[in-house]
Amino acid sequence: MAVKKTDRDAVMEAAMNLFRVKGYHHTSMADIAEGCGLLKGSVYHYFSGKKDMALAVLDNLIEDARRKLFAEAKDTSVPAADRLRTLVEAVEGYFVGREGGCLMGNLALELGNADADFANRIRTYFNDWKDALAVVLAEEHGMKRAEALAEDAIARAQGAIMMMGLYRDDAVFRRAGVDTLALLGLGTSPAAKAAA
Amino acid sequence: MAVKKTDRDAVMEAAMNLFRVKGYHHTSMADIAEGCGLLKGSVYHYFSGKKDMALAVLDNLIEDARRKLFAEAKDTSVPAADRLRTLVEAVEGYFVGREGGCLMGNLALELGNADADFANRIRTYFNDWKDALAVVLAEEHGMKRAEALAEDAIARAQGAIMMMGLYRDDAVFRRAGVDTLALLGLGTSPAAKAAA
Amino acid sequence: MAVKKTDRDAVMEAAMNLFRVKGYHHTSMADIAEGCGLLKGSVYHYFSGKKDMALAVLDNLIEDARRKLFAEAKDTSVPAADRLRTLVEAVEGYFVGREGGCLMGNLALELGNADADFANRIRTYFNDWKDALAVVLAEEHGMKRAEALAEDAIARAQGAIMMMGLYRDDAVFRRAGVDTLALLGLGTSPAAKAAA
Amino acid sequence: MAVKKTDRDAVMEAAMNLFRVKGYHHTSMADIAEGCGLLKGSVYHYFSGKKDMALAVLDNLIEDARRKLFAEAKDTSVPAADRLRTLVEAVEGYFVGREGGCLMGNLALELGNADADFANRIRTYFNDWKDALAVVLAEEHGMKRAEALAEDAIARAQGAIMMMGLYRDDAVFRRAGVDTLALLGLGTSPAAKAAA
DNA sequence: GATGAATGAGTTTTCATTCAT
DNA sequence: TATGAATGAAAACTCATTCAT
Repeated sequence: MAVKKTDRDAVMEAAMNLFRVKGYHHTSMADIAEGCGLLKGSVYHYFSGKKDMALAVLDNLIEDARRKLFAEAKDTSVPAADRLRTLVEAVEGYFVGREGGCLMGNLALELGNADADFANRIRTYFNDWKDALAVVLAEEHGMKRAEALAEDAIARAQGAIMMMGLYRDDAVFRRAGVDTLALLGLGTSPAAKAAA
Repeated sequence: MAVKKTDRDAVMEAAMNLFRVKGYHHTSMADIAEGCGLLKGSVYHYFSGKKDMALAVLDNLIEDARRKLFAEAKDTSVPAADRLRTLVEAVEGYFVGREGGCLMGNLALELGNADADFANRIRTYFNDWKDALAVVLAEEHGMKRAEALAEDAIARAQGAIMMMGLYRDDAVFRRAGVDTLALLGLGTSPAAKAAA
Repeated sequence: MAVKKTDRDAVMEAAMNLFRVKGYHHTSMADIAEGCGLLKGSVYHYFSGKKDMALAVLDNLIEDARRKLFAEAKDTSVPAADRLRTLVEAVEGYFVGREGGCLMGNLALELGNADADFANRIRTYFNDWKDALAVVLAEEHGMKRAEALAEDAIARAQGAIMMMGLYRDDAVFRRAGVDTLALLGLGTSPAAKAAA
Repeated sequence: MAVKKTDRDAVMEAAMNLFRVKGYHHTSMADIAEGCGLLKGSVYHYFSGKKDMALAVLDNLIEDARRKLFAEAKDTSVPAADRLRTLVEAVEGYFVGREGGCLMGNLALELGNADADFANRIRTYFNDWKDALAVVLAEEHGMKRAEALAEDAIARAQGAIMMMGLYRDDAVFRRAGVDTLALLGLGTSPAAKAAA
């Protein structure tokens, strides 16, 4: 099933991991090349420059999140409660233990103020996340309030991811998930309880 | 009232503002020098290097926050509700409209993973914040739960500050304050309502 | 005969000559780059920094001396007297007229006290020299005394190299060679006499 | 008896010790100021610059050596053997255990090739030494040969001082003294024997 | 496509020196 | 005299990018 990974994909994956852990400026093209087994010059066969590559990484990440994290939230054939649980658990699974936390959040602070191309992508990512969460919460809370609740939940998750990196402890992040589930009156799942 | 600013303080203030807005790596010593009216080399009269200066800035910020943001929260002669309102409003006043948001949060994401000297200071700052908030919430919620609530509120505030920078909109951040006040059953103050 | 010089070797050769003539601190990376036809930044393609390069130069010099100056001294199929003459003449040929004298000796004085990485290499060089000389003298003088005589001869040669640079006169250095030959009862060779 | 030490003398003494141990380029004006309890700017009240100060240090050292090391060698009312012993012991006492070895020798290599003002002073120092030694040896060996012997002995002493710094062992240097005494048929003094 | 040598602009840092107080 | 803040030139080092092979 696994799609054949091209060299271009390998570059992006190395870049994504390095950007997330070391930051954009602190990651050199040489780091990226080494991270995917190419030599410095070769990276330029796939991307016209560092920024171009970073933007491709963000586009990729946006697509990936849409497919893996947010897609199911919009499937109205599934009960909202189930979709919320799926979404929260997907987000948890994605971020817990992921060194460096959330690339989008990190870049929001490192580059968001300085560069519109980055800021646009980062906003797109958070908008997607908000839309997914809002659509699930809308049935019970109405769209307007659901959007506010979604924004609040995402803000809290992002702050919690930061603290998870700082304290090497995922308790704050997990409580954020629990409270998000509670927005539809859901308790913690048995699986999550077992893990906790 | 304003204490006379030494030149060293002027360097630190320029550095603090630049670090917050442009990030650590993206701010050059030349930027800092220009920001306080010195030439590149002159900054080294006050600090042995960029990192040394950044750590002094963080130490300064920690002290400042203790005095201006967190100190009153521990004055038990004042009712907890008043102290909570004071704290939340101080935090709001500090961060709303402050370009670049929260230096500690930004550095946590840009450097926290990479450098223990920075990470220690950043943790100290957040611990101070947590302690201040927890002590106010402890009367009503008990210390254990108050600490968790404090962590959650700070995470949410940090995430909201990030989003405030990204969306140029402080609504998420203000709701975080409102919900924090609600932890002691407080409604929004007239002043805050007017601003909202 | 000449082995093809790699670019890395060209950098090292330029560095070696400059270090010997101008000293370590007084030689800039720009000097070295210019000395081998590169630009400043390009040198870092081959060496991670100035010290790294200098150590590589010393390692190179140690190897070179082993091969060109000291190797034959240990060939016991040749009479000790011939080996001594070969060694003394090789050393003379190496240092006479060589601007800057002996890189190892110079660095011993400029850096030896300050940096263990340099000091270790410099000691290795002088140990090699001592071993070569001692092994030749041992037959006649016994190992213990041969080692002392070797140390004394090397000390005198080093001091003489310094004075040769200071006075632009190689007489002191040449007498050091003559007296070393006399340790095995050898007179000066016709070639050396002609040169003197 | 001790002449009152002026600030100017204190600067020179600090500079001399630092130059000897760390070298000229590696010693900063700030180091020197700190070494004599002044502040950076104040040093310039006594010397117009670093080089000016260094030359004054060398002049001072030359005078000092004339008085303390070489003066007695020229007192023809004393037997040559006694004068030689005095000279050798004075030199030994001066250099053994003196961290950094011989300032003149060090600067000969660090600066002698590059700067005539330094080179002239360094040559003066070695000429004084040579004259002192030659005058003592002349009675027995004739002036011509005495001068050569003196040069050889000084070269050996300088090389031995370098090796003393490198190996932290004064054996080579002490043997140089013994062999110098032997030039007048002198054995090692009881005092020196006891120390050995 | 792949390589890696070379570039050159930019960054941090050092430090002898000047000068207003 | 003494200070120490400020300077400015030079040094070490980084790194995205180019390009001949």
